[in-house]
Amino acid sequence: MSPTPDFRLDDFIPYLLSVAANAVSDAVAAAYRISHDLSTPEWRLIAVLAEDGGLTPQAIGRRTRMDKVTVSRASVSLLERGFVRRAPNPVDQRSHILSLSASGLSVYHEVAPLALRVQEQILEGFSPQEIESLSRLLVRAEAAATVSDESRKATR
Amino acid sequence: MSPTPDFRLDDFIPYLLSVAANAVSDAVAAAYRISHDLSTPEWRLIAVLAEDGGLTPQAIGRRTRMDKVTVSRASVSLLERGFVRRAPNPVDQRSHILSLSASGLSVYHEVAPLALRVQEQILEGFSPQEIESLSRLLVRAEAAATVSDESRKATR
DNA sequence: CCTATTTAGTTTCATTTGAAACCAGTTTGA
DNA sequence: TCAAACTGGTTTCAAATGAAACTAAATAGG
Repeated sequence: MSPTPDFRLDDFIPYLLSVAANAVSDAVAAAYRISHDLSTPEWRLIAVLAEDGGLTPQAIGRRTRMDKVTVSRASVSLLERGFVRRAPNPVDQRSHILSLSASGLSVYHEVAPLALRVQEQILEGFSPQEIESLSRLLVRAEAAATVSDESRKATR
Repeated sequence: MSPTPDFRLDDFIPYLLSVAANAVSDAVAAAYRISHDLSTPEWRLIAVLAEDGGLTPQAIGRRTRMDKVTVSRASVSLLERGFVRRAPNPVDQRSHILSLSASGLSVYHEVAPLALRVQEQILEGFSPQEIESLSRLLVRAEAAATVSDESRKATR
């Protein structure tokens, strides 16, 4: 009997996930970049502020799974371009509240349909049930991998 | 009517994919790293050589979806550690054939079960059909995203 | 209170990544 | 047959990423 009876790279979920995520990400990131020169973190930040209103950097990080360094840099860049404003956080002076400016909101309204269109294009051959199923499986996989990994390093 | 009726970050497949892939990748990469200080590209290279035998860097790149720069670096690192050997490529002097050494093969036999175990741990709550379904959906998404994106840049 | 510890966010630094330039060998076609 | 164009692989450079150090404010415990 072989010592590793059943390892096949092509069936290895972490590999398939990584390859699929990269391909999809490249395609969709091109849309943000071309339309408003936004990076993925910048786009996530805009999207989450549009959905949830003003948030602290910390809350943004929790919500979008982004590192605090990534959030910090994305917000600086959006601040400089006037897409985002910051207001003091009354309950904590170390922090602040980020929110979309009018131009930030209009960027959101321009880019969101674009992002959806790229997604649709990629998922063209997928039935609604398949899309639903993919979403749920991804969320579960993420949750499972996160708990399995959080032993290794402190909570973000 | 709202200008962007249905964009929700939490339902955006590229976002879910990216987050899930990162979480899973972090967990599984820790296994390679701890056991033999292998990076993900290095592990992919070992795995594919174990499965397919000697290959040129180009073939490895096609097979594993890795950039030629990434393949080059991974092979240098594995060469230095004696896990991989290179032989001249009789049909093309610019190229060469990479293959696993005995110690490279034994690394494979050690790490493969480990990788499988991490995968199992993550997919613990998944039924076989769910795993199968996830695999197929990921492969299809990757394929769709790749064609949708290849217009933008030349073939690798 | 007031010091010690913790926490939010930024900055700095090292690592990873891939695009572009590069080198050497191969193919094309005049 | 030999120059031009092309291709496989490496090197160099710039951008992205995140860990660790840092700063300033908040909280805990005496």
